[in-house]
Amino acid sequence: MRMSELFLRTLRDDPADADVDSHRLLVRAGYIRKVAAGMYSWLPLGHRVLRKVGQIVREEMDRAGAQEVLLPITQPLELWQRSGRDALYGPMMFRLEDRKETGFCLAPTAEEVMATLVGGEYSSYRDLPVNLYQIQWKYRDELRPRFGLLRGREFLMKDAYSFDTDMDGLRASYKKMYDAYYRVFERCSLTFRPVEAQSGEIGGDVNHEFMAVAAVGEDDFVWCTACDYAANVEAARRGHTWKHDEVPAVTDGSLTAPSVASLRPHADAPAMAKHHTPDMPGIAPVAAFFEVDASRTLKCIAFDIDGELGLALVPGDREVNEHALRAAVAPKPMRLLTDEDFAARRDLPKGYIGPHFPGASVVIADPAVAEPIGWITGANEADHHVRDAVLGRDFTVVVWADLVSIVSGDACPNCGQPLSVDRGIEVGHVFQLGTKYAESLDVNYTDANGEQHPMVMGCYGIGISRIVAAVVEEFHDENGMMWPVALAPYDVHLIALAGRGDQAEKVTSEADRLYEALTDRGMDVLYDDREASPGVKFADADLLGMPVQLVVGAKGLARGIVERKVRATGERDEVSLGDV
RNA sequence: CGGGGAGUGGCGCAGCUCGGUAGCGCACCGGCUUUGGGAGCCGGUGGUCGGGGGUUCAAAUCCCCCCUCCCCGACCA
Repeated sequence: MRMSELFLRTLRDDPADADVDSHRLLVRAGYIRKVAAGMYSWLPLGHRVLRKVGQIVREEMDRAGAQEVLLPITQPLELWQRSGRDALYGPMMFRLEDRKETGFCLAPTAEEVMATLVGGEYSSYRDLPVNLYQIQWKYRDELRPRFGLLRGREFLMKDAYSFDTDMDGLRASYKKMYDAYYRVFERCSLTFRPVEAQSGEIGGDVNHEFMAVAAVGEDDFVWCTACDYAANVEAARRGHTWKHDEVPAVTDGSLTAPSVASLRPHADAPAMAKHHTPDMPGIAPVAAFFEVDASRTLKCIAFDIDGELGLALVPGDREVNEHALRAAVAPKPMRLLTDEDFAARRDLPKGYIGPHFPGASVVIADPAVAEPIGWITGANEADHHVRDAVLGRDFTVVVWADLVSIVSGDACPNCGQPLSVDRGIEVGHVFQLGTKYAESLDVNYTDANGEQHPMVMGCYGIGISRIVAAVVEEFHDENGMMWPVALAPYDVHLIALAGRGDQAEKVTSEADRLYEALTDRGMDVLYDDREASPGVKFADADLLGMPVQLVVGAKGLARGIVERKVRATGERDEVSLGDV
């Protein structure tokens, strides 16, 4: 493609409404243009990337045995009323009416239409399994569209739907999709991890999110840089790396007897001593007062467990993972005490509670609390803390459970290497739906005995347009984008520095020749044949981000070479004209 | 939804406090010069200042209503 003919206008200034790098660069480089909040036009360069991502997804879906179809964007509201998701999505759906005032929506997803389609064609166990997918625009009227392509109201999504006769079949279909997703994100060069996730509005049981590591992600997740371990922050657990032989067995949630017998009090700890600490209800000032690290203080979080008072203990530099606490005391209901609770209970000195609080019926602690030190903690009396509170002597623990929220550097439960807590962009999500939709939409099959059963469904989504942004987030620098070869709009950016000197004609004809030769060789070449200054061409080439730049100039031609620069690494070398 | 900020040629901004009929940079068009990291000079095109209403001789500017867009968003004792 000759740039003199390409529909492209790059911007020198960052667009005022773009904050994140991918949005900023995609707009500046003329890949996309905003039409409305969360809605973008794809210009030629951007469209080529979008198509390449789509093609990779298509290849992997086909390879996994799924078949491509194309459903309408506009769907009858009646289907959504039947599945019960009309109310669930509520204002999230773009709604419209036809001239007869029949309700429609712009598809936020397509379980209903797809299930209805399959149910209408197939009715026998002999027909199953089947897996259909489409690459189609989806519409969600987000409360707050943001970050450009990362959370748009219109986005391109690959959605696949599997139909099986039973759960075993579903699990097999699920596994195929899961593996295909792995390959898709690998081919897109993303740093990603599959994470077991909570199921949201879509329902169903098992599901995994594929998270691309990125600072601008909207969800925190924990992942191991050394192995495949990954989890969302609520579900994440750490490996037990503390070195003390006193560490008790972790009971994993059930309320069991304390195993403190094996615990040894801190050998040198003097008796617990009370100190006057006025106006220090938080960890930081207390640690400063006693001149210790916050990890030497003991944080006591009060919670209500089935009407009784519980205390959760973690080191002062850690935070309690509320989900982990809830899981540890399940099935009993648990909630953290609120300011109102503290206001209502005068006996609870907020900020000065210690693990030996007499009214606590359950004391649950993170294994880190087993470290044999004298803790600094609340004195159960306003404006007072104690030091040298020793486990087994001054307080006891009823339940041991992993309670702390994971932070970067904690040990991986699989391999012991450091975990990393990062933000992630959800680029894919796979669900085992079960029979939920088949039942509400009456999508059944007949088994070998002539009996009717609902089909067992799975659904699988990939954010195609979101991947484009996620890849830019991972692959860019201050000058622009750096496309992986698999997704770059063009393989090579050929730059002709013709100027108007004596050599102009020679440079132009040589660049033309190279353009033809490379194109004939099957390469996609973006050829900067514009009458622009060298600076403009170099800056645009870096901004647009093709993997390789080839520079044809009078200087090089005199020596029979063109210069080559690898965009991502900045490496430069020379290529002899005879070789091209 | 709550809080904060912003709408002025295609893009980025100034002008608004103190009303007087719109300006700068980039981009675009023409000319001359220039050509290895966003060139220089000269001359141009393009905006009913988000929309509606009001005040006034006069409104981008003051007042009222509406729309759009951007950013942030409970709690760790």
